[in-house]
Amino acid sequence: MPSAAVAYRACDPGFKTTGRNRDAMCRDPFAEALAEKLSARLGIGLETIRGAMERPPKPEMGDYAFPCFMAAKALRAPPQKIAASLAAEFPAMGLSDMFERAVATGPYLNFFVNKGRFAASIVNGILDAGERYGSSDVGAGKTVIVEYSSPNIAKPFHVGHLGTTLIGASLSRILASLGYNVVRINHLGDWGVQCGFQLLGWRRWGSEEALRRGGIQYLCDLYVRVCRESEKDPAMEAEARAMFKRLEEGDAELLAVWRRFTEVTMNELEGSYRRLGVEFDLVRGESYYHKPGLEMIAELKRKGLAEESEGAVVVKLDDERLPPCILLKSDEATIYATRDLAAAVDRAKTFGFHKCLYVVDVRQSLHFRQVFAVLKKMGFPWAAGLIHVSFGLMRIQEGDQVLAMSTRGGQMVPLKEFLDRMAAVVRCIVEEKNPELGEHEKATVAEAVGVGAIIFQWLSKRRNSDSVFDRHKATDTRGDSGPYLQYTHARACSILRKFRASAERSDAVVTATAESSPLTGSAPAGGSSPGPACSSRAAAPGAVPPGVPLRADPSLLSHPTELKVAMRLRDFPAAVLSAAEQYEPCVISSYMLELASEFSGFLDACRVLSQDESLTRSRAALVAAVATVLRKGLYLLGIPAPEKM
RNA sequence: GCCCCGAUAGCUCAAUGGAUAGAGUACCGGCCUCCGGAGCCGGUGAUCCAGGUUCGAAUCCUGGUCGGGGUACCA
Repeated sequence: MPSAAVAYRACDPGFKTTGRNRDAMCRDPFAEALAEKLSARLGIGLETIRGAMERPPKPEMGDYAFPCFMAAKALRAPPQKIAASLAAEFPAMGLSDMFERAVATGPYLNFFVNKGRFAASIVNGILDAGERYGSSDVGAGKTVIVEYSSPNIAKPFHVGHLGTTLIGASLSRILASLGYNVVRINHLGDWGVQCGFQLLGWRRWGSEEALRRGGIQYLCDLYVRVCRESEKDPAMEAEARAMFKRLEEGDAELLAVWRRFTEVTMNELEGSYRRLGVEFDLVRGESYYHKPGLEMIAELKRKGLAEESEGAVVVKLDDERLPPCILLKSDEATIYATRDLAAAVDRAKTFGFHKCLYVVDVRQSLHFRQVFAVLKKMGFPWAAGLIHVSFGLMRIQEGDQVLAMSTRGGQMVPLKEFLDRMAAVVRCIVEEKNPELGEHEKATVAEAVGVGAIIFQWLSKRRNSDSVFDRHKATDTRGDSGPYLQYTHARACSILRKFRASAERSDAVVTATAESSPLTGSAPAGGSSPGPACSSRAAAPGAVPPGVPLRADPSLLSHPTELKVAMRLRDFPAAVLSAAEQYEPCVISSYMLELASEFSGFLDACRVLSQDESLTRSRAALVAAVATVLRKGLYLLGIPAPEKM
C-alpha cells in the first residue's frame, strides 16, 4: 500500500475546484479506494467522485462521506435511497480490510475506516516523507514574485509594517514548499515627495552628530516636524516638493544626504528582519525605477496610450471605468505609479514570472487596479499574473479611543519596543514554568515565543478584515495562540526525548547510524531560493531519533483520539494547498490549532510511554509524525519551533 | 455621488453552496499517584435586515442598514 505522502498529488493553485475537502479526500489510499469503487458502481467519472468526497462534520458520523446528490441526478432516484442501497451493498465491495463499515445518514453515505490501519498508514507515510510532508512539485518550473514589507526610508520600522511583512514572508514559504521558484522582493519606499520633506527637515535643522546619536528616530522626528510646520505654512510644503524635484534631477548634494538616509534605514531594518526571521532575495528601492519609469512614459506616448491632461501626463482608463493613471505630475516629477509600472516590466524581463504578488494594504487597491490596467493596455500577456494581495487596516487602541496608526500623529509602536515588551512578558512565564533552563536558553526561548506570539496573531485571521492593536491583548500567550502551538510542539519533543533515552537503555531500538535528520535530508522540489524545507531557525531538527525506523503498527493505534489526530495529519497537504490558492496563511494557522488541540486531547487520554513496548513504539511514531507536521506548519508561518520552552 | 472591503457568541476570530455554524477569551463547573497544567473535559452564548436563486445559503444574486477605505498629481 502506498503511503499517504507518496500517493498525494496536489492540484495546481488557481485550478478551479469544487467540493469540500477535495484534495484532502481524494489523494490518500483510503479515499482513492472508495472513489474507484463508487465511480465504477455509479458510472460517474473518477475525478467527479474525488471532488465530491467529504469529511463528515463530526467524527462519530464517520471518517469519509460521499454525498449522493450528484448520483441522485444521474440515477434519477432520491439521494437518501441511493445512500441506503449503497450502504447495503458495501460489505460485498471488497474494501473490508480498509473499512469497517458504511452507513447511510440521510443523503450521505458515511464510511468508517479501520482505525489502526488508517492511522498507521498516515503516520508511517509522514515518517517516510519527513519535512517534505505537505510539500509538492505543483509549482515546479514556475516563478512567483512576492513583493512585501517595503517600508519607507528614514522612519522606524513599526507594528504597522507587520501585516505586509509577515503575510509576505509566510506566503513565500508556502509557495516555495509547493515547488514554486519564489523571488522575495523588498520594494523600499526610498523615492517620492516624502523624500523632499525629509531632505527639507535635514537642511533646516539636521546635524550628522545628532543623527549618530538619535539614529532613525531622529530622522523621523525631523520629518514629523516638517509635516507639522508645513500644515501651517504652504510655502514650506512647496519647498519640500521642489526639493524632491531637484532630487529627481540629480542634485548631487541632495543625493548624498538621501544615500545617508538609506544607509541608516538599512541598518535599522536589518535588525528587525533578523528578529522576525524574515528574508529577501532582492532589496531594491523605488528610486531604481525612476529612469526606467521615464522611458515607460515615452513608450506609452509612442503607443498613443499616454496623453496630457490638466498639466499632467496620464493614461486614461475610462473603458475600464477607472480614473486616469497619473504618470507624471504637472511639476514633471514622477509618481509611484510610474515606478510600479517600470518595476513590473523589469521583473517580467528579469524573472519571467508566472505570478507577481503585491502584499500591500487595501488602501492601495485602486492604485494597483490602475497599474495593472495600464500594463494590460500595453499588451503584456504577463499582466494577467499580477495580483494585489491586499490586507485590512490595523488601528491602535489608545485608552478608550481607536486610532489610525500614523507616523505623523505619533500613534505607532516601534517594532523594537513591542518585541522587547513581548519577550519580557514571556520571560516571566518561562521563569515561572521552567526555572531550570540556563540563562542563555531562557533569553532565546523568550524571544522565540514572543516573536511566535506576534506572528501568529497577525496570521491567524483572514487578510482583509481590519483589526485593532491592543497593547494588553497583544501580549496574551494563552489559548489559541502561537505559544500554544509552540508549547504543544515542545511537549511532543519532550516525550520523544524520553522515548529515545529509554529505548537506548533497553537497546530496543536499532542504534542510529545516519547522522542526518529528516530535516536536512533533501530540499523540496524547486525550493532552491529559500534553501531546504526548513531553516534551522524556524524549525530545529532532532525530534525524531536519527536513523531509527520508527513505525506505527497497524493493529495498535485504534483509540478514537489517535484516529482523530491521524485524520488531521492527513489533511495537512490540503491545508497548505488551500492557503496558497487563497493567499491566506490563516488556513494553516487554523489547521495548526486543530491539530494541536486534538493532539493534546490524545496526550490526555493515552499514555505514550508505557511497559508495552510495541504500543509505546507505535504511539511514539504518532508523536513524531505530529511533531513533524507541527514543525513544518510553524515553519510555513515563519514561527520558531523551540524544543524546550 | 461613485468604487472597493467588511459585518458570525459580551469580546477576538474560524467555517471549500452541504449534515446539529467551530474555536479562544470572559463567566460557571470538573481534571494534577500529572510522558510539560502555557494543558484537558463539560456548561452558558452568535450568522445586521428584507427579498431572491437552490434539493440545500453565514457563504451566491438584488435592495437596504451600520462600519472602514479609496476616489488626479502622497505612498
